[in-house]
Amino acid sequence: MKYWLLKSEPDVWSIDQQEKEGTKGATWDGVRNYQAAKNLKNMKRGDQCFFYHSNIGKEIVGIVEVIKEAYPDKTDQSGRFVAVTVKFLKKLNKPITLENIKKNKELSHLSLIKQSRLSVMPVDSKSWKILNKMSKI
DNA sequence: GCCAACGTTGGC
DNA sequence: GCCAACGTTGGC
Repeated sequence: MKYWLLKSEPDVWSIDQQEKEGTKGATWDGVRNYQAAKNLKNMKRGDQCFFYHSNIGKEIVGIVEVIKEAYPDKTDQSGRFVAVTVKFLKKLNKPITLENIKKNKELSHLSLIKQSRLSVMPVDSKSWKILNKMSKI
């Protein structure tokens, strides 16, 4: 199983909205960046993703699971981009702020920090574990 | 609200 | 195919 991080502006789509969709999940569409799209295509059913709130909050707030692998994004006229479906798994006991992620040297390689504009990115399993630990403290 | 970083577009 | 101009994202 692989791990990812999905960014969303809570104004547009938040973890609370995701939670309301429950087990049927919600479409993660609107990605218009090739690198992010490539990552979407690499997602497999059962993969887990951190849900990050950009701009407002700037913190990881929960975890969602991929329940449908990449398919054409209906909102994309050109047909070049894809969407996936993710379902709500849980909210973190304590959100992990970007500030705290930056403070941890072991996480300094994450795309979240290095490529602030990328909205869909992989998270290696070691970092996943570290972040989960941080969410419990 | 500003601006750095960076992706995209379009003229050549 | 290069690169200047422009647009967007997202942290601050």
